[in-house]
Amino acid sequence: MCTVNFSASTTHALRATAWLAAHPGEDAVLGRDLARKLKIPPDYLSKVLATLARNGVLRAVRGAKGGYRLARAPERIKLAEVVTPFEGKRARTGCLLHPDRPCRDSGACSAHASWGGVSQAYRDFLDRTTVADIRDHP
Amino acid sequence: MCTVNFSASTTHALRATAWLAAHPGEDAVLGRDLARKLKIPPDYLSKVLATLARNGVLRAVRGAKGGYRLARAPERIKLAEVVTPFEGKRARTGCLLHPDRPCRDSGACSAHASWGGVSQAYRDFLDRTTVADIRDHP
DNA sequence: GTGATACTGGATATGTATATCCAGAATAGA
DNA sequence: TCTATTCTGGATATACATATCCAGTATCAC
Repeated sequence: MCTVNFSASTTHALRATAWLAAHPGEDAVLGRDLARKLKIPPDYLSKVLATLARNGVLRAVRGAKGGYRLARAPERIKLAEVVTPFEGKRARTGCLLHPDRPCRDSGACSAHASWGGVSQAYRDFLDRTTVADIRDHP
Repeated sequence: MCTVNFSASTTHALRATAWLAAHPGEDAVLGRDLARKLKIPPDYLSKVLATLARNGVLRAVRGAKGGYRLARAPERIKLAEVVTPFEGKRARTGCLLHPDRPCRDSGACSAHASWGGVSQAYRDFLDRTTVADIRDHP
């Protein structure tokens, strides 16, 4: 798959939640408005937003005066919650050479520790950063 | 795309080079033997090995007594050389929310530094670890 | 209730990664 | 040179991520 960056769906999800956190207000935000602001294909973003709503990150309201808003205060939404629904099957946090197997410390190669450090830094980032932390991104 | 792990092609490449480093010898190793040892589809692995040969990581010899061997001593082959040919287009080491843009420190969000740390740890790993370091992986 | 609105979900299209098959080219050995 | 052998490259197939379209359903305002 890849280096340390995210799929298009995951990036859309991060940008949408960051934008909602940066623009608080009493009204819900329309999916198509969000798509226009973020320059994301509206029909594709709608799928992403629906997934976030199903997973409790957003609250979706249908009908007139409807739209999306964050389910909680942005300080209380970890990036892990935003990312996980889209990284599901790929999230194999296993060994470097055997992503399907759990990592065992015993009998490891000499790169085991340094690779584990990279992997751990990534998980810590998702677990300690909240949507409020990415709110002010340009 | 993904969490901190690699595509199937990249993982195959890492495992193949690690195996070659772990089994030094005067003879070249046949592609189909490598595939059998590593339990990788032979026809797919052959494409991966050809790419590694094109990029100077392996030396390929055709015909009788042919096969593959490492182009240099495993201590002198960085993992970055093995990984880069397969991560080419994905290797966008940009911002968290804008992978296409270079990361600017000015005007960054509060998560900028911690994300940059994760990204840097990943690049350092690929640049400082060699094939010799993953040779003894089970 | 009625109608307008906006999210939801299914069907479909495209691109890329993964995987397979096979003919062709290059090499070693006789 | 001839032949067996092995890598190389093109064509093709499958799965999944990305992207689009549209009918259905839930909600608000009147």
